[in-house]
Amino acid sequence: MSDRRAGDYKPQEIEQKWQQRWAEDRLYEVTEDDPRPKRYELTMFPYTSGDLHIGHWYAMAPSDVHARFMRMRGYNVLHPMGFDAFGLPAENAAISRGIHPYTWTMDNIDRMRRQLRSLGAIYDWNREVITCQPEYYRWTQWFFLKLYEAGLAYRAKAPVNWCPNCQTVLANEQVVGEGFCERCGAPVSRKDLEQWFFRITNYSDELLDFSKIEWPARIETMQRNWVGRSEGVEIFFGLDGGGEFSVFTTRPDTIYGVTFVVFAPEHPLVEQLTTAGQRDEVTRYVEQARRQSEIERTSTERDKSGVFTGSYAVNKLNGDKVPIWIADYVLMSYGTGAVMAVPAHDQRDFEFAERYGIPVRVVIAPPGWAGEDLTEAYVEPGTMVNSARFDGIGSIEGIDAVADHMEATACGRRTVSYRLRDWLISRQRYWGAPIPMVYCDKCGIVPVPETDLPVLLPEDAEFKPTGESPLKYCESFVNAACPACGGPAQRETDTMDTFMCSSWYFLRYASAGCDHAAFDRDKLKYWLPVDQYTGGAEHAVMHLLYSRFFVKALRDMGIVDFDEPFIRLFNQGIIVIERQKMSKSKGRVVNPDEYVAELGADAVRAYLMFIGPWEQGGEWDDRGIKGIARWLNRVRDLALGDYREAQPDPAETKGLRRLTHKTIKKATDDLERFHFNTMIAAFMEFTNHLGRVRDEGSVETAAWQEAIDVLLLLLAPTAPHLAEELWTASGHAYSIHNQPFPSWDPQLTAEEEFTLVVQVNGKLRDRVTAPVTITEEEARELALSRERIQPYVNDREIRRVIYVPRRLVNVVVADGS
RNA sequence: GCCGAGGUGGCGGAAUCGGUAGACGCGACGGACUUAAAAUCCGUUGGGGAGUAUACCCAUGCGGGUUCGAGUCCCGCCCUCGGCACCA
Repeated sequence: MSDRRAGDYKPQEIEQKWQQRWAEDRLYEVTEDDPRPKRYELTMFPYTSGDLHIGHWYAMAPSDVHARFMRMRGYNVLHPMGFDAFGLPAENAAISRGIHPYTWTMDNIDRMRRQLRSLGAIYDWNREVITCQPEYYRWTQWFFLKLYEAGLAYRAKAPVNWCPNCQTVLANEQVVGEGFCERCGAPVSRKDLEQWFFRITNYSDELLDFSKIEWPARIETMQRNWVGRSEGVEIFFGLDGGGEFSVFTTRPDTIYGVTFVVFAPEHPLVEQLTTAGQRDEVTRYVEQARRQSEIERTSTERDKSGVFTGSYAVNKLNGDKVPIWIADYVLMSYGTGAVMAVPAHDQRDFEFAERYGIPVRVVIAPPGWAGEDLTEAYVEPGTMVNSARFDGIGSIEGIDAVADHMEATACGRRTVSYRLRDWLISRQRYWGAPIPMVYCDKCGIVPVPETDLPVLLPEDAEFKPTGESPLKYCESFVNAACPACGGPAQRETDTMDTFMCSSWYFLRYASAGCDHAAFDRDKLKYWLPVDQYTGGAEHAVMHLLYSRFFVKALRDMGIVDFDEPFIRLFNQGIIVIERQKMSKSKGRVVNPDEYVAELGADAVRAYLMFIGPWEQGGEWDDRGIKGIARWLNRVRDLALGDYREAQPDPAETKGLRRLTHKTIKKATDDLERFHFNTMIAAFMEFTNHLGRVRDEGSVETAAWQEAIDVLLLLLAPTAPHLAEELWTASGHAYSIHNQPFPSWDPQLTAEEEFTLVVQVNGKLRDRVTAPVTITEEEARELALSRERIQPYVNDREIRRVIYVPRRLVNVVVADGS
């Protein structure tokens, strides 16, 4: 034993040594003139919120393992890293601690970069990108100009959270409880501001097309629901006092059941529709509605509320005059901001009508309906009744029949509505890329010429909580010459949403540092699109949808020539402590550094992969990592210790070779599917077997040597330092990371025997070893001849015998009674 | 509330296509080594009942269903987590 354990495994020494060597040899730097096929493996870049915690490692380590696996499989792998560096937390830190956001952010980056280096990943640091640096945000601004030129950027009024006490715009995160300011506790209101939008809705239909990408079904479903396409009819209603408005509905077949109409409280017509007698009540209601969040407003759980405006709408199909109400469950941002209410066939409308005593008129008869009152809305298909000329038609056909009639009589038109809204990118903040626009009294809105980019953030801005971008009070920034006429003008003082920065960072990695353009076109053509993207599922809709939009818009401008940014996607779960997400503010963070110092990065990497399915995340429990450290020590003992062949047994030798090749296959399959936890378990079974074999000396030396070499090669992506150390220490040439990933021999993995399960009525009653060549006939006979099943079969009638090849025989007998 | 995912031993989890439930690891217990401890190694470890056996019964959030057979499929419920457009 002692010769095998020459000393303790000291990860601190070997990890530093190899990291240094790899860096000196530029082992992981990649170029575009490489003969191997390219492979772009991207991990979502971290936000620069402070030190890396174990959750970051959970995102980075397994994706590095996958990238290393692809590298060993012969690809020229780009696996870059960078930092998402603009955003609210830096500004908050600046206000609370008096540190400039740039300083705070760059200090964080320095620490995070050092931590990331200790991970031992194959990042090519020459390609690092940092979104808050002028060399980067210059191009973020350039993309804004391109979108503006393409007609995809426009200005419109939109509400922001507003604290009247602090005179400040609040992020949703800063609104606590049921609408109170995080700082002062005052009730938060909404305030309309002129802001910039991108027309992502121009791409609604294309964003629903996933045919060019291989994404998890659930992410596609979430995006599909987020875009929320529905086909329906825009119906025109008359106003009693003259005029017209429209509603959107997917159920034109229920038009004769309309007994009221509901407007969103912020609908522009509300002001003019409100009669003098209703004004106070309406005003009060509008104010309270503006304090509610959309989640509260659209909750189907709470009681519906609303107020009558005093005005009436005219249903053009039957001339009915119906009251116009306002209610907060109707949102201005969906459809036309007004709905026709059909209480008999919509549950929200039903509850509303019940509460306010509005009539319920059944127009779709449920099967067997005899005219009785409904106790809830009937939303299923039925037969049209009380619907004039449409009576008797099935409601499904009725949808088209009514729509046709409306189009023929100009009462409505077929249309498609989307839940997706245009992307609001204006932020009334300092720490973001300035929007490169100038407002001139003479020339109006004028884009900053490309040659004048970047519009630099002034370093001396003050962070007064004024409610507006601190840039507004920075005269040297605001005052500018109009690019068109040269006269006095003011700069736009809002900055861009940080999702803008992260919508194109993956393009920048292809030629980071390129100073004449956002990217080098040839290099982009070589690397893009991303072959494999990994990151948290929390980005399922926003970031991933924005990036898709961005690429499609750039494609239409001829800037890129592909349709989708990320061909394959994998979302890992989150790592939790005591079932809760890691949170810096709540002091619930695990810092990987101490574990790296004590047990090594390899142990942390392997443990994170072993905790559970990567897709689902898991609980960090530092007792578990000891098991991994013990296992890595055993691997070391196996690789460095002597093997003494005692009495080689051909069956044992064959068995070891079979396990060796089965483990290669298992590792390959699992790596392809990101099933890291079962891969590590298979490695452990392999090493457990090797330990037994070593103690017995029961296999031929060549088989032993093959097994050890395979073990190290399979381990190289997971534990890159230890694998390199053991590879070179056992006499192989540096570097293991330039070796091909092993392949398995299907003949060697083939089993000769299997366990045939014998069931009676589906219950396990016996097991018997059988050759894999057994025929169905033989298997049935073997099963029926087993003594152990006799008491269950007895003299009962055998009704069926089910045979599942290489698994089981199930004898189905009649009931005992 | 809406959209999406999940619920299996004391714990993390395995079971890839409807076919042996609990792989692998942690923890716990027992043993070896040691003056002792740590480390390491060996063994046991879902529950019941039973008493030494390849036996039996129960068991994958709860209640139903489909099937020769359900952790896996269907229906209804409960609970937990992610997102909900200004955290990123």
